[in-house]
Amino acid sequence: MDKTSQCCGLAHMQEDELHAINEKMPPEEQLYDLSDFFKIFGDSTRVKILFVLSEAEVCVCDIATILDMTQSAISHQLRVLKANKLVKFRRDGKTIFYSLADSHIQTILKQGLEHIEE
Amino acid sequence: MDKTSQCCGLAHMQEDELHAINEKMPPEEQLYDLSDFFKIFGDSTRVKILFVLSEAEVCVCDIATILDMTQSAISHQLRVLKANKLVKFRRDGKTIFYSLADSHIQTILKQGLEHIEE
DNA sequence: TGGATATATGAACAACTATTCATATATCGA
DNA sequence: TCGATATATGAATAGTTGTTCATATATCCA
Repeated sequence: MDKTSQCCGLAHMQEDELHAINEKMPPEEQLYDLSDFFKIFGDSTRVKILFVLSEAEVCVCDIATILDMTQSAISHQLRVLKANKLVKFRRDGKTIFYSLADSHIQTILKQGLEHIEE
Repeated sequence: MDKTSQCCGLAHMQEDELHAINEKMPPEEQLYDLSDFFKIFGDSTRVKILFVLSEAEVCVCDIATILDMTQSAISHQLRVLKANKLVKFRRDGKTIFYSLADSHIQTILKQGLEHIEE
């Protein structure tokens, strides 16, 4: 005991302390899931889409119009949002309407906005 | 008036409705800041570092030891976290101790964890 | 002052990702 | 069924980013 970490000779932290921190960390897989989750919000196009959908249920082409982007670009990003269950959709004839999967999404966005406004 | 959006011939949404959504959207710059903010949490190494620092004030080499990564890789990521004011640091001799900038960070992480645990 | 150590950083590279372009699929109306 | 339209998708490309390697900077101690 009283073994220090290997990196620095100084006893900043004992080995059992380092171990204790490791114990308290969420499991590896959860950490990956978490960063993957935040990654989705890490693209401005997707964030814009989410804000549009927080206002109304909107079809793909209307999103493209509002954001002044191509239908293809929007569709690709909607696929990401869909795959990660952030949005849901409903078909009405040729049109597909998208909306937020749940209110949780808005909470996350709001929380983020609050942070950057400091 | 009664003009429909240009994309689809159907009147899914009138032009003034599209305009109204645009009005309610946060300003362009804020949307970029927001996605940039989430982007920081979108890397597992950075998320891991933040979790380590949520447990204790730790020096660079101890973080590297805990996460089993090179000192350089950790240092590069700490630079990102530092530049974005997510962590603060204090020098003690040769050693530099890092800690979370504020408790807000833990809230964000916790919120994210809660979401993916559903 | 010189050697050892903790951290930082620049360049290079590999991996990833967002958009574009072309095209496919699905639905509607005639 | 055929043409028109809304959406989806595959391939290609350009831009971004995380890690590594080599090295620089800063501090301590002898």
